Amino acid sequence: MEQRKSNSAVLSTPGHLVSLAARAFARLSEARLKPLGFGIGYLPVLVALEEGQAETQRDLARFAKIEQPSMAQLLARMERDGLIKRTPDPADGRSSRVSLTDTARARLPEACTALLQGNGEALAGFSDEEAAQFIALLDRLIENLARLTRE
Amino acid sequence: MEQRKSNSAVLSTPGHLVSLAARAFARLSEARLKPLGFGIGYLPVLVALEEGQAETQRDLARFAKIEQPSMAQLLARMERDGLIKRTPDPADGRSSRVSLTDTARARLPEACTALLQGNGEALAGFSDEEAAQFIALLDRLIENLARLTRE
DNA sequence: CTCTGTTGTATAGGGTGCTATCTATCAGGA
DNA sequence: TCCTGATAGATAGCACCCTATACAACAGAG
Repeated sequence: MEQRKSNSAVLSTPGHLVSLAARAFARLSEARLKPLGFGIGYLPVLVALEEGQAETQRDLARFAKIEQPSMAQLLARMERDGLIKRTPDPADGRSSRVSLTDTARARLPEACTALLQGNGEALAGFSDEEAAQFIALLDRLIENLARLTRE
Repeated sequence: MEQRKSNSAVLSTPGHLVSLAARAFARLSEARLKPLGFGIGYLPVLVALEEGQAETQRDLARFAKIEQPSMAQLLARMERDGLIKRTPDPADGRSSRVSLTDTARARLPEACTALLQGNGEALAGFSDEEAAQFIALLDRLIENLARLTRE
């Protein structure tokens, strides 16, 4: 009886709930971005490039908080979709500079708007305070998890 | 200037933060479950079977809130890993009954303990109230997202 | 009993992420 | 200059999730 309780309890943990929320969010966002030809994973890259926060694959990976091989694949998809281009770095034969195409730059604002709107709908019924606290708690959770990973 | 702000804002939304948290949680949980030979996706299936909440692939998919093809793949991995077995349903030639192996049953409690402990560490610094509110907000978010998906 | 619509699974193909490993280039010291 | 360790990317292989589609078994109408 007691064991039974502890088994099913794992499905009510923040870990599992966060995973459910992330999948649901991804589905919603993906549906809204599809008409623009963007995938949900593209956004951190688009933002980083648009704002000049990163230019190499390595820096983009750091910015987006994903591993380098994941970024390599992501950039391959984005290049295939005509959203970025790469130019060899004259100073370092191993590296290329990544930049946005005009198409990507043109569609980015609309994509951001769509995502912000989706977030607004997902937070329906949340007061401003609740939304703010939710974000604050998420930030603390992420920080804890980052610390646990470093150990 | 204003556009610049709205572009980077998408990376501070609940949607993106929840995704970061989910990935970090998954990494942590996966590391802790690996010694037991479990993947993070296995848990809902293990729990459902242990508690008799589902027995067919379709019901397992519903319980775990994933699509049927995802469940088919998941069950294939679990079968490969010796955690479940399938027996044809005598009453319905399309379907099989899924059940846990003794190995799976024996290791499940330890897996749950590991996950609960990981959750505890991830919530370090959270008061009981904060943890409870976080879960409550997550539940509401998930409910909103489910509603949006149905539409 | 046959025909048709429904339902349970399987398969194909893709997105997003990971670890492990390889290669090529770079940079600095012997 | 030459070796060596560090670094940038590429590649292989896997987990986990998705949509779209195909197929076979079922169930009910006629």
